[in-house]
Amino acid sequence: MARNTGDDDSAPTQDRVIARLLIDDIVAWRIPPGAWIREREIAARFGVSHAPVREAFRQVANIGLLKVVPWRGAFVIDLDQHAADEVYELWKALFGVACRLACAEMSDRDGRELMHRLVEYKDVTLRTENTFEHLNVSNRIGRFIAKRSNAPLALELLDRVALLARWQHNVYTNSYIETHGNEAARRSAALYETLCRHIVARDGDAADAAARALIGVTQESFEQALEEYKARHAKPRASRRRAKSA
Amino acid sequence: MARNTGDDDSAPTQDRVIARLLIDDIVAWRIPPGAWIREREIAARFGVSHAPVREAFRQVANIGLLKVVPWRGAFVIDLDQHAADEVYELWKALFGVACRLACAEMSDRDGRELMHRLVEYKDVTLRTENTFEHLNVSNRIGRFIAKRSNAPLALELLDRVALLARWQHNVYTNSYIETHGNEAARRSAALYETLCRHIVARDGDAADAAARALIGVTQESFEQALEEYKARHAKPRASRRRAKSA
DNA sequence: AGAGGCATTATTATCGATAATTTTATTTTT
DNA sequence: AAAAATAAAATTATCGATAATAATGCCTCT
Repeated sequence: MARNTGDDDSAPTQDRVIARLLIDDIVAWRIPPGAWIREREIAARFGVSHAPVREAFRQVANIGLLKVVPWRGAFVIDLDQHAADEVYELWKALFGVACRLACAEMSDRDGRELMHRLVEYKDVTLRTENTFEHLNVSNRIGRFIAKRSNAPLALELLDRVALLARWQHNVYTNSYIETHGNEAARRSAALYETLCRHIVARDGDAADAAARALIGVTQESFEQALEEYKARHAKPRASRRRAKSA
Repeated sequence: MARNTGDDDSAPTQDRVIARLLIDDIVAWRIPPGAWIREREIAARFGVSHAPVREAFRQVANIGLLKVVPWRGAFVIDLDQHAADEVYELWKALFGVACRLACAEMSDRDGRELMHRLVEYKDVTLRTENTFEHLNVSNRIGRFIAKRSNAPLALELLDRVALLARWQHNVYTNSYIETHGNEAARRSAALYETLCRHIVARDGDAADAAARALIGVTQESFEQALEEYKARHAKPRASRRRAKSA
């Protein structure tokens, strides 16, 4: 009968594998912003032809980390091309939409599971200072809401924007989680509780506002880290190495 | 020196031409939702090899009108895969972000141009009943704001969501513009004035709210048209044609 | 010496063919 | 006859090679 257009359970094709690895490389800054990537180079690195590499480039470009220019190839985007302001505003808005839709779409059973996860999250907040555990649990809550919002496009865009935010964060500083993560986690705890309660009460506007506030905490942490990064990198002035004469 | 990574001014490559034509075909419903498109078929239609067709498929998939499944090919998305609710909520949120950012990014000169366009828009509203002219002028204002918001990613996502909304609208009914367009245009006029005034006053929260209300008018028109569409298509039941016996 | 034109080189875009996979049709078994 | 196994056909994924295009270096001219 009709072909299976549903979820993809087969082994991933090479282009998808390469795309994933490229994304990781870019997000981890192993490939620097603005870099020009050649098809042959990547093809040689993975021992494949250039065709799957082309498709991988397209996929990474779709996410927004790469820019493909006709006849010129693929370039990692530059920092200022997606200003931090823009990314965080989009993140707030998209997470807000997901929470808003979750109010209407979530079953009562999902609501109970959400509150259960909230209790788990608060336990972790009280019990440990481990920032990464905080982030793990809170991310799980966010993704749970987004998935149960029954909004595949919103989820996709949300993942994209969150990835861009993570890339920016990694580029500017790798130490801000250790420095500010705990404080941010504590501030987030109360907001998460507010958000979850609004969702199970099916109050879309209030959930939207709480979602924005929650991302706002992350935004503030990032901006603070960015300031520190700038202050740290203000000194080294005499770093002009490249000699003019060959 | 450094390569030109700037805007693309060269002649478009074949894959982009094909992608554009495919998008038009899908949005205009010349290719129905859920349809399975073969590479060879499209390649033969445009007299090219399958390689640029593959790339075109990927580009259309990025916009969200096509879904590419490994080893199975490309399928036009189904109506319910992007529920109308989700699309309009995203549209509201993204246009809200664009307006919010425009408050901060717009120069005073841009603000004056915006108010000039608003006057033009109100003139058209008072003078003519031509719905398409209304839509043209109002769309110009929306795109002007989005462009001057200095937010390329928000603009891209906004275009995507607006395209999906247009596709849904075309699929469900082609007549709703004639039926409800004028009323919607009149209701929009006041909201556009509110929005523009908030933007030039650089009040991001208020501009966001006005933007949401503006898209909400379109949403209501669509939902009304959808109801009428359902009522019209409720009768024909005996349309099972495909015989089982060869 | 510097600017502009020309050939060279490097890279992407497209093509045609082959390999891998899925779907459909046929056969076999119960 | 129905279900499972198998074979055949259709389709996508990948490859290697060629065409088209852009960047680079060299040369000439002023």
